[in-house]
Amino acid sequence: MSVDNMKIGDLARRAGVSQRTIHYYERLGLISPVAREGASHRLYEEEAFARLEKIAALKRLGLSLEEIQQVIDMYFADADTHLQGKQKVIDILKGQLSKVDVQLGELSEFRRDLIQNIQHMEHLYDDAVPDKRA
Amino acid sequence: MSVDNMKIGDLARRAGVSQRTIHYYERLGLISPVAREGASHRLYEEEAFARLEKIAALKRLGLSLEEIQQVIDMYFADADTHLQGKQKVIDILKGQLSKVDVQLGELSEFRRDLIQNIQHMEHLYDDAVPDKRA
DNA sequence: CACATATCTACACTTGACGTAAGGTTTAGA
DNA sequence: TCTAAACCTTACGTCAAGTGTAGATATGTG
Repeated sequence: MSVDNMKIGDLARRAGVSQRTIHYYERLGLISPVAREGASHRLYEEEAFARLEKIAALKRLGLSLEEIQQVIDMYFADADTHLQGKQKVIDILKGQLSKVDVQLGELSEFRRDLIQNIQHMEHLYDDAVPDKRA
Repeated sequence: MSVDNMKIGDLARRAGVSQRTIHYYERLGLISPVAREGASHRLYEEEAFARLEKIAALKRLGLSLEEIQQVIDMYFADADTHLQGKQKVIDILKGQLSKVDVQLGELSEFRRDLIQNIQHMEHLYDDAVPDKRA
């Protein structure tokens, strides 16, 4: 139907990952080509690119690929897909949410520590190197 | 000097890690016993426990052990230690700070997505299962 | 001192997330 | 149709962050 299909090389370049990574993600069920006959070349459409971007973002948040597999469909599934095991999905999402809240708290605290320490260090630095105005 | 020394088994139990992990962290320079003669048993004081807690917290934020090694001393070092390579430490901290800021942004976005999807799911769920009031 | 635990070192193994290379197949273009 | 480039599968390699285990040593207690 769509005309904007691309092959794995194009997709990999655009998303900034290797082809190997895409193969690997496919084996984990994170992504799949729209069409394929036997061992022919994989063809992808735009959603595949969006998925790779989303996977990268979730990875930066510290999710493992296994965890990502549990939530990625919520970004791309249609209502029909949701109909099976909806309650399970809700539970997973709520679990993720509380983990995220904890992480947000810890991250803010770490941020405060960092700023405080940077200031402390810079203060010490100024004290130790006052000879800058030769 | 202090009287509250503990051995590796106690420390491991309290911190919820294995002894092997503590050995491993020692090899990476993240932690070390207060006293040791040859191959005798390692003795730790309270700071070791605090270090393990801090390491766990930083790990939850997604820092690698190598990155942790770069910042952990800021929590426990005294002023003297700071005196060597202060500017380098400042640079590392500032680098971490900008990474943390990026991560905070992404995490907030992810949180919004999660909440939105949970609401969406619960709406669908209510629609699909109205027979709850038998 | 004897003995039961607790620790010691060293080497090997595991898991997640890929990297790299070999050898064969598909596809696009002249 | 012929060929080069892109892709295919299969399989071994790597790196981080541990975990397992064996055989030797250290330590605390009766």
